[in-house]
Amino acid sequence: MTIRQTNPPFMSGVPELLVLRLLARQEMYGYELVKAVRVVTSEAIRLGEGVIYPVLHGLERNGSLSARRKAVNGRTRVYYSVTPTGQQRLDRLAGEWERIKNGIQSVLESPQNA
Amino acid sequence: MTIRQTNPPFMSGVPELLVLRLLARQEMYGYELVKAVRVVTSEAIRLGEGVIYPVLHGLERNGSLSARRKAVNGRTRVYYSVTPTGQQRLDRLAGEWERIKNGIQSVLESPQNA
DNA sequence: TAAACTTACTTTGCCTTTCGAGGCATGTCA
DNA sequence: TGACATGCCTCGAAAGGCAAAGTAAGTTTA
Repeated sequence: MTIRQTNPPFMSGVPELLVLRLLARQEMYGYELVKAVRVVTSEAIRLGEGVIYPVLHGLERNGSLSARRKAVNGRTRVYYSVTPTGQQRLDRLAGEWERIKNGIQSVLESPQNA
Repeated sequence: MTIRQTNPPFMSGVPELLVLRLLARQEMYGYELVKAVRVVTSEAIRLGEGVIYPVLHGLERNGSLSARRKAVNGRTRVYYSVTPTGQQRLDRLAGEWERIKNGIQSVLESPQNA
């Protein structure tokens, strides 16, 4: 029984990139991130909690984020910030995005027929 | 039994966009498209046949592409070209891509801390 | 004060897209 | 003859992303 190994889809990991980038700017908690993504992208991108929280947990697990709990108004918030490892990951993802974006752009800008 | 309806992932449909855009430039066949994507994107994006062919079939099925078979060197090539319907779809996808891209860009350009 | 909404975190289960790999057939080059 | 390129097609799996719902506590409103 051999395990079939597939690469992740070439456009994936953008939510991760966005989360890392926002957290590099400023420490935030999950629910805040959900709203920040909508606001900063002018509603162009809306990531629900079903996306954000799993991403946060994954990034924390692999050492890209560190978390600290903080009680505010009787509620608990989990604030995340980017570790040095996370900064490396952010740099790498940003570079990949740049390549992909430029690739797509060069297709879109290719001269049209008609 | 209720059917759960999920939206497509927000970044999806890029292969479709690329295929439509390349075919709007010039009639092509599947195998040629596989290589064209790699070349035009300078290897940044590599879509295999397992991606390209299903996309072509889907686009043909919904009227975005028309196909004509042509025998060359004893082999059969299926050339695809973009229909008016396909042009509309291309315009729509290009617009969506623009919005998403700008959204991501505005996150990436947000001022950094540190 | 009850209803309704917001904040805040978490998880489940599904669906779609994408992916690698393989199969088939012909042609060319060494 | 073997290896490699052309050209088409499809299967099975993985992962990523998604809506929805559950929990719980605070706030607003009627």
